[in-house]
Amino acid sequence: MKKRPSITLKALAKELNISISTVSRALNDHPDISRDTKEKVKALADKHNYIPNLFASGFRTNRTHILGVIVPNISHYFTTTILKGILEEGENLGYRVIISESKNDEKKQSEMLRTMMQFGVDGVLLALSRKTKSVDEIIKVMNRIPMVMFDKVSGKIPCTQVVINEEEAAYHAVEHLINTGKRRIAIIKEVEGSYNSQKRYDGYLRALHDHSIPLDEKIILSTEDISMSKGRMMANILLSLKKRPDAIFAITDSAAIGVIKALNKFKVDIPNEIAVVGFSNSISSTIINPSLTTVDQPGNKIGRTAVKYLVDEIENPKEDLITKTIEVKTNLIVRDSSFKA
Amino acid sequence: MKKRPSITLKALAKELNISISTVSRALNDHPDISRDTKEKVKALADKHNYIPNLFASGFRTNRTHILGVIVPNISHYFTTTILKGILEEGENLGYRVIISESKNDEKKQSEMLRTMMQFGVDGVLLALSRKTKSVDEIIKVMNRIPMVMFDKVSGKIPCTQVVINEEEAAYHAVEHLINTGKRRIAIIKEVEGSYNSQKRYDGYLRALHDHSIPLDEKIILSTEDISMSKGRMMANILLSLKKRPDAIFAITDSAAIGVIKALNKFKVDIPNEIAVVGFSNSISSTIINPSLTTVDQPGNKIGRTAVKYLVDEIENPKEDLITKTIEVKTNLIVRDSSFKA
DNA sequence: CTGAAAGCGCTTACAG
DNA sequence: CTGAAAGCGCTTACAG
Repeated sequence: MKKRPSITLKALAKELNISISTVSRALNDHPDISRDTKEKVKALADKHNYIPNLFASGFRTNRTHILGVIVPNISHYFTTTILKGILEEGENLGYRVIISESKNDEKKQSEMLRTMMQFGVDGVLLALSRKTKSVDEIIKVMNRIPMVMFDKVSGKIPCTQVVINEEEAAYHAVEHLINTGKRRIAIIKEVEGSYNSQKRYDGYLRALHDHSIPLDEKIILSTEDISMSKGRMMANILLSLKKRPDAIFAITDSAAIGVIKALNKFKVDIPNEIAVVGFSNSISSTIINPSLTTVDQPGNKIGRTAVKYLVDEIENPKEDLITKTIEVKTNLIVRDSSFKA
Repeated sequence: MKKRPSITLKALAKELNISISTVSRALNDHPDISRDTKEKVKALADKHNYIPNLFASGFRTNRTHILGVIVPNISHYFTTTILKGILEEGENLGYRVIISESKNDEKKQSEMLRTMMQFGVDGVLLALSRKTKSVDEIIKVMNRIPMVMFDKVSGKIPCTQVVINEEEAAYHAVEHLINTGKRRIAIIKEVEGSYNSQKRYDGYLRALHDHSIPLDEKIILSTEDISMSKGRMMANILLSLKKRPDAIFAITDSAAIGVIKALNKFKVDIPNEIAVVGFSNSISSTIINPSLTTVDQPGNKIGRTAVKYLVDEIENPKEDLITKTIEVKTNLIVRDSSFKA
C-alpha cells in the first residue's frame, strides 16, 4: 500500500473559507480565537481524521519530541524493564522513543549517537557500551544536545546519571551472608573494572571490613565477559580449593546461576555448605533450583527517572552542564540459595 | 545542555561562495557536479562535521526513514530477539525504528498506530495485541501507510504477515513424543483461540490423527493468560486424573516450566513417567532441571524478514494490497525433559 | 478576533 | 556544470 498524504491545514482552511493561520491557532487552542471558530475547525478536523504532521511543526520549532535511547543489549531482561520505564514516562510526557543497540561495540555506539543527531532527537538516553575507551565522541554529542546516562555510566562524562546504589546493594548482599553465619565469602566479578563491577566489589570489601573479616585473594575471582559458563568455571575453581568458601557472591545472576549448576552437579548442599547470592533478580533466578537470592534492581524506576531528568533538561535548557548522580534504591530478595526457613 | 542547531547547507554554501543547490547536489553525489566542486564541498562538510537535517529532507520528500514497531510486551525474550532482527535489518536498509508497547491493550494499540502516523513513519510493523476484537482501526491505518504484521497476526487483515510454521512445529513436537513411545499426550493451550494457540492445537490434532492415537478430552486443557503458574495448576489437574498422561505438550515455555516445577514437586520421573515439551526456546528452558525440550523460534529471522518485506513495500509501492503469509521454519530442540540418552 | 507573509533546511524541475 | 526559485506543512511575529 502506498503512503498516502494526510489532510493538511491548508485543505481544512479552504473548506472553511478561513486562513491557515486561524485553523492552526484553533487547533492549538490559541486564546485569540473565538470559541465559535474553534468548534467549527475542530469538528471538521475530526470529520476528516486530521493528523498534524509533527515533522512540519517539529521542523519549524526545532523540536521533534523524539528521544533516542542507546543500550548495549536489548535482550537483557533488566534492560527491557528499563526500556518499559522509558517508554511509559516518555509517553506520559509526550515523547516518542527511538531505540538502538550498540552491541557493546564502541564504534557502533558512536555511529548511533551520530545518527540520532541526524534524526534530530531532542535528547539522548545512553547506557554505555562495555569497554568504552574514549568518551570524546560522546562528549561532543552532549555539547549539542541534552543527554542523560543510566545504568552503565562513566564518571568521565559530565551529565546527569541515573544508577542504582551498586555499592550499598552489594554491601547488603554480603552482609546478609555474614548474618546467616558465613565467614568465607567468595566473590566473582569482572576483570576490568566496569563501573558496576567496581562498585559492587567496593561494597563487598566494605562489608567484610566492617565485620572484621580478613580478605583472601584466593576467593576473589575475576573474569572477562561474565556469564553463566564463566560462573560454572569459577565455581569449579572454588570447589577445588583446599579451603572452600562457605558462600559465593556473584555480581550477576547469570554467573550465580552457573555457580548453582556447578554446585548441584557436585551435590554440594546449598545453602548449608555453600550459599549463593546473585545480582539483578532476573527471571531465571526463580527458575533455578534452589531459587536464587539476588538484588532486585527497579528497572522501571530507573527508566522513568532518566526520562524525567532528560525532558526537564530539554524543556528548561540551562547553559551549563549538569553533573548529578541519582541513585535508585535496590532491594535484596532472599530465596533458598542463601537461607532456608 | 541546550540543543544546538547543526551547521546548514546555507552556511556551507556561503563559506564556499557557491549556491545551496550546488552544495546539496555535491553532497548527494549528483552526476552533474564536477569532481572538483564535490571534493571541496565534502572537505568543508567534514571539517564542520556537517550533519544533514533528515527531517528537512524527509519533510521535503515525504519520507522519514523511520519504521514504527508495535509489540504487546517488550520484555518477552522471544520478542527481544525479533526486535534485534528488526533493528539490524532496519539499520542495514537505512531506517531507524520507533518501538512501542501495546501492553495487550487494544485501545492503546490504536492510539499508538495513530501516533506513529503523526510521526510520519514510513511503515508499520505490528504484532497484534492479545484479544484484539476489532481490526477496523488497523485497516484504516493500513490504507494510508505500508504495514507488515509478524508473530501475532490475523487473517482478517489483508497485508503481508511473517509467522513461524506454528502448526508444523507443534506437529513435530508431538510426533517426537510419539516417537519416544508416548501415547497419552496432554496439551495445555489457550482458551480463546489466538492465532498461535489455534495453529499449535491444530498441529497436535494432526499428529495424533496421523499416528492413529485417539483424542481424550480429559487431557486437553485450556487456560486464559497462559503462564508459569497456570502451567502448574494444569499439571496438578493432570496428576489428579485416574489415567495420567505420559507426556505433556504446553504451547508456551513458561507453562511448560510450571508443569516441570509441579512434576518435580511430586517427584514424578521426567521424562520416563511423564515427558514435557514447551514452545519458544526461552532462556529459562536451559535453566530449569531437567532442561526443557522446546521449539526454537528464529526471532531474528522473523524480524529481518518482516523489515525486508516492509521496506520493499515502502520503496516499491503498489496500488494493491498485498496479502501474503511467510512462514519461517522452526527447529525442535530435544533436551532432558523428553529424552534422556 | 483574523489574515498575509516569512521562514524552518532541504530537494529538484527549470533555466542558462 | 551551476544557480535562482518554488515548495514540503506548519508556526508565529506583525499588522489590522
